[in-house]
Amino acid sequence: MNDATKTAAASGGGETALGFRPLYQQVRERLVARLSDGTWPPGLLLPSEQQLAAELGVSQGTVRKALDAIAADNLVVRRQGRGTFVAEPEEGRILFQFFKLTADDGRRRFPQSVVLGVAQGKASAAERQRLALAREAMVWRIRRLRELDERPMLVEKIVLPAARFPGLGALKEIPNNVYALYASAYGVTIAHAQEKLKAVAATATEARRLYCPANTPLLSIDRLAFSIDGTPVEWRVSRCLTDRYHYLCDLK
Amino acid sequence: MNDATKTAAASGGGETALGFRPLYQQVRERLVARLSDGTWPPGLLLPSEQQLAAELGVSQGTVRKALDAIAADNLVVRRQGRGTFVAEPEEGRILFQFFKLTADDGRRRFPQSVVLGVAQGKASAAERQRLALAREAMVWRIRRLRELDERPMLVEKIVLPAARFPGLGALKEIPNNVYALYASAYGVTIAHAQEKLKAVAATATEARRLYCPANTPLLSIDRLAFSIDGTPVEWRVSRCLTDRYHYLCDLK
DNA sequence: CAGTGGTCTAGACCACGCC
DNA sequence: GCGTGGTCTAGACCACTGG
Repeated sequence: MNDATKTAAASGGGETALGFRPLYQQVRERLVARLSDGTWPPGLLLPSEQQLAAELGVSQGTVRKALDAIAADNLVVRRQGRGTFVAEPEEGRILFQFFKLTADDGRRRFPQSVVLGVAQGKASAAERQRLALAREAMVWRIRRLRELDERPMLVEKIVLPAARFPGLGALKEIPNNVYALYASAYGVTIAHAQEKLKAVAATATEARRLYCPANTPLLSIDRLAFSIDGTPVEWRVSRCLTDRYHYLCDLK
Repeated sequence: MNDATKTAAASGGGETALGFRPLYQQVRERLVARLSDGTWPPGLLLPSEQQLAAELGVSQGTVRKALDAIAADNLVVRRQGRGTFVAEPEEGRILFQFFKLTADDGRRRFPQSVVLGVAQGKASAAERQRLALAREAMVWRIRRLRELDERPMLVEKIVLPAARFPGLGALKEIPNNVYALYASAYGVTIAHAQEKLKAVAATATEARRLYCPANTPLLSIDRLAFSIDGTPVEWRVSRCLTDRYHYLCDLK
């Protein structure tokens, strides 16, 4: 990042009033791009702040501010005395970032999964809308039953754009942690998600799979998950028994 | 904050390995204390960073880092060119910090409240446990019906330690935004909360009040709210119709 | 125009992890 | 002992607000 670039950026290239973007934001974007395009895979030790600062032509403080912001998004993990590492979806901390169900006794554990089916099909209008797909786009649909202590906990449907996950149906197994699969097999890192919760009555099918009476109140979790680059990647609807579990949410 | 204090703090007063706490954390605590004890009431314009730095005997950068952390907790609002203000619970942004229910069309509105009853009583075991109260402690219990567009949305029970809210039952009216009441009448600022969600079936009483059939699935929101000083202040259980609304949660 | 918070820099020192 | 990120400082300049 030479002086001309910096000046153009700092002054907005002549549109001072509107186009101003801080240097550390630009640095942040350049670093996130390397995380997004696979240059820096999960687990990698990043260059030190000094090295990055020299390479990008900014001060260490600016690189630091960019890295702090990236760390706040859980894309990177900073360890004093060791360095800055690309976050791994297998880590417990990252694991529970998107799994908010907790046993009533407070213990957080990750359920096992039983895949009920994987199929490809033409995206419905709702699926196209949620995943920002074009007409005629194809999607994968995965149905799973998830259980804890041999006891069914929830059923869910996962919808993925087929274009972004080629050959997914041919895999011999869909692993329990699909976000780790997205990252390792397709280079897709889930950065954040939005969940919409409702209380619904169990359908006959759901009741059968969850071994509960029909019309049992279930917690419906409608999740849209986004990649690092900001595009929607996964639409998931889970229906959960909440007799022994609850959805835990911290409001800060 | 003189040099002796700084040294003692920075080196942990002889227990370097365990007792280290950054200067900006100490500054943060001193500033939060003024927010907590009423020295700086909601809406107030704080002294400038330079003034605070001079007063506390640290650099402006350290004050800035402390204020940034406080702003991240929504206790303070920073406005470039104007100054730093104590957050007001009446502001829309703060209002929806603790109200996550959203209409299915995406519009976020705040419901009206109808108070069904206010009573004082001896805290139950569950109430004592949640609110960290001693035996024989008294609590206020408020029951409310909340509606949007003349249509019932939820029923809720609010439990408050009587010691912290003297004379609450004698108020001629419980306002819709109780967190603003806590702040203005009792100097209690709610800083954060934890919510546990479950799906439950409406009881006969709930069904009557919400004009829904008995056993309708309701979203149960069990909230424990904490004051700036970290003590539990309010226990609230809400039961919500989710046919037209959902609980919106962003996972970052 | 003055004052505020926001950005950027440069350098010093500290806590931590590993060798 | 060395290199890392973490803290703290000091100073310069920028963007925004209001008078």
